[in-house]
Amino acid sequence: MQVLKEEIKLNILQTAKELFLEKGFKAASMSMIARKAGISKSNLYNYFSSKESIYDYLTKSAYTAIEDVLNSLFDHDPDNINLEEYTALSSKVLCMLLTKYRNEILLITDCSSGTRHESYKEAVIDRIQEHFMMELTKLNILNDHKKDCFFIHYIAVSLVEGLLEIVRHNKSDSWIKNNIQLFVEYYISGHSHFIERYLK
Amino acid sequence: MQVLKEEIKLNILQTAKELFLEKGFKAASMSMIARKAGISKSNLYNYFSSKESIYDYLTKSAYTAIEDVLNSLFDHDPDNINLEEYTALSSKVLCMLLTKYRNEILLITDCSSGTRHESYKEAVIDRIQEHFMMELTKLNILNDHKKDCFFIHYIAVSLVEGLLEIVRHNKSDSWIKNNIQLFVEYYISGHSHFIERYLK
Amino acid sequence: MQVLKEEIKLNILQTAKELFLEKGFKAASMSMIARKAGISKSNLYNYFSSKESIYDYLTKSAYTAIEDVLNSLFDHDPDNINLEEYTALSSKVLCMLLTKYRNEILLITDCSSGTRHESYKEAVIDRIQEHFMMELTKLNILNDHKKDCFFIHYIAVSLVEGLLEIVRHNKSDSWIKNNIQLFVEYYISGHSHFIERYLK
Amino acid sequence: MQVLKEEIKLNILQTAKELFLEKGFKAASMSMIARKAGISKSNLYNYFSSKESIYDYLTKSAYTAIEDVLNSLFDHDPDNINLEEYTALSSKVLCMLLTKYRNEILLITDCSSGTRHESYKEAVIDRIQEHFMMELTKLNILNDHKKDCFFIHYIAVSLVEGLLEIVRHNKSDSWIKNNIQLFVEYYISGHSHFIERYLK
DNA sequence: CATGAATGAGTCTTCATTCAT
DNA sequence: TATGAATGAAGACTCATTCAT
Repeated sequence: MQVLKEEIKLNILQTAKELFLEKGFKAASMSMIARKAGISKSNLYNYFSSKESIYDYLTKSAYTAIEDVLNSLFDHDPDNINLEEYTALSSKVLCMLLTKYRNEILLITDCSSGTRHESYKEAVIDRIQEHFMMELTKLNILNDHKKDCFFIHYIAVSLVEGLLEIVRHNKSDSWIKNNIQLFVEYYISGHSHFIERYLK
Repeated sequence: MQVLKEEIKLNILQTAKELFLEKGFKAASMSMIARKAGISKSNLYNYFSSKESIYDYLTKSAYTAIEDVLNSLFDHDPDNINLEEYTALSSKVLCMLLTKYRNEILLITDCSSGTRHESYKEAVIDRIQEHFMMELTKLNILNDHKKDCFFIHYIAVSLVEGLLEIVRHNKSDSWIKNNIQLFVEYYISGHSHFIERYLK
Repeated sequence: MQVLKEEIKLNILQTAKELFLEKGFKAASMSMIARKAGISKSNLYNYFSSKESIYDYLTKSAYTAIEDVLNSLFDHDPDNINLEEYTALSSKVLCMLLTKYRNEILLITDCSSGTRHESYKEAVIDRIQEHFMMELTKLNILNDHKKDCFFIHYIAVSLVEGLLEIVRHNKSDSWIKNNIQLFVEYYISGHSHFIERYLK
Repeated sequence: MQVLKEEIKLNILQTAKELFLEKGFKAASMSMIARKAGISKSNLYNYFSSKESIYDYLTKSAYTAIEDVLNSLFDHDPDNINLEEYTALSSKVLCMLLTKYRNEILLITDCSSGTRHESYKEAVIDRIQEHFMMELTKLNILNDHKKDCFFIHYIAVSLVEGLLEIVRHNKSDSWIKNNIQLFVEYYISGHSHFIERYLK
């Protein structure tokens, strides 16, 4: 019971990845994938049982990696770590995530319409927002502003979209690394600036 | 007679707008539009020659309005206007745009996949970025950084996505107005802060 | 809002009925129905939203009629009606059912594999069996035999299959009527004979 | 080597039998058979040239056995055997057939849709009916009733369906034996009863 | 013998659009 | 104008079967 010809499987995955990235999950049809991969439509189904299973296969490890990163960033103990350390840690862990899973993350965030994960990005933004609110509440900064948390929402959106924009530009790994470092630093400093000015 | 016809046309447009907003351009089918509008599918084609032409009709004036706003914001003479005035002007003009064309703008930015305008948002972001770079160059701030303009790109994205998030929340006009004012103020101040710290 | 061309709808229904009867629900494909009806496959869907909906349309009234007949036969009060009257009543009501819904009943019993009603015949047989057992229990005939009720099951099967065989032969209405009368009479008398010999 | 090969063949046959019985000939796919048998789909074709050939192989001996039983039951000389002996003989020979080929017979009668033998049950019923008519004609019982032989048809159906119901219940061999004995006895007696009442 | 690879014809269904009346 | 009727191309997916190694 040997596995199916690895070369073709990789070819399919690569082709599907490109098409999903280019046109999105829905618009990229199985016929197109087959044609571009140079095999018959039915042969596709010898390698993957459905279109979504190709997508799942392409994104599975990126999902887990994202979850791990989110957990690691949310679980830090603010008493045992200072801002500088936290900034450095965040940079490092995000660099790793976004260089390793560049395209896969874009598949998840930008090309997933029609998938059962199509609102994952929004869910992540919501979780980040929740986390921010919790932290600010702990620090006694967020009192009456709770009801109208648009700014905190915006800050969460900014973070996610900022990181994604870096990934979308799709340049070299080192380019990504540099910009993530700068971005995280800027972001955290801007974050403090914002708290100073608008919440306190 | 003419009034009646106009009514039907408006009915189609209203129905299509709702469906496009709810499901996106592609997923909203002509059958659904016809059914929901209470007319026959074929009669749709007496009013609009294609699905895309409905979309075009719905978004045309919003496009022009966006273009006008962009031009008005880009064309100010920095020698004749101070930051405060510019902030106030921007707020005003964006408020007008985003309250008047709330749904149409969302049609353009969030529901246009499948349309020939599906990358208009990205184009706008690029133009804003270009503008920022020009201004900073004029002020002799941006010299060697030109090649690596991600931060300026990010600032443009932040602006657009921030404003869109406000519109997406879809609350009352006054809520939108308040948040746009706050947002623009915060945004311009953060912008200056950023320039201080990272570019000078 | 006029209805769709009745002629074509009837043509589709007739064609589908014939094909379902000839090949069964599953094996009769929408392509075949369309081809045989002389219309395009997609036009089929202007008249019926799915293959099953054609089937449902064809069988709906027969279902209700069967249920009504079963209820009327099960609900008689044995104290107020003698065997002869009951025989006559049963004959009459079954004649009506089986002449009026000849083909539709065969659709339900013989051609429904793949449908959500594919075990309706078995369900009916079970209900008849239950009814027989209840009646025999009331009459203190069925005591220790309960555990192994195969014969009662067989009697229920015989009834249903006997009636269906009459219908399957698909001759004239009068032929069906005559045979149902004879059959019911024979069946009820055989039934008593069986009770005499094997249960008492 | 040969033993091993034979094992695989038997494995395929056993697996296919189970799947045909469970889902019917059509719905049981070659893929499923291969998967469940633990071999490759293509290797299936080294043992059997087609899906139908598996079915044929599985049912071949049951076919012959059925034919033999039919012949033995049809060929008795009514002058040399009395009813009791005939009853006993029939019971015995049917018991043997239906216990030995329980599943194979169900394959033929209940799971053959899509096969070229899908109407074998009906053919058998017809032959039994013919036989009955011949016998009754010999005994000068059936004169003018010939044209309208539904009752005799029904009697043939009853016999076949009754026996099949016993087999379908799929309990122990002894359960089957007991019920076949009872059934045949009951059947022949009911048969005579029917002739008394309706034909003479 | 065994298998992974491959496929063409088929399944039901959807949809934007056209046409005749 | 209004509409019912019609369709071709496309969608995902299945399946029995063949073939080269």
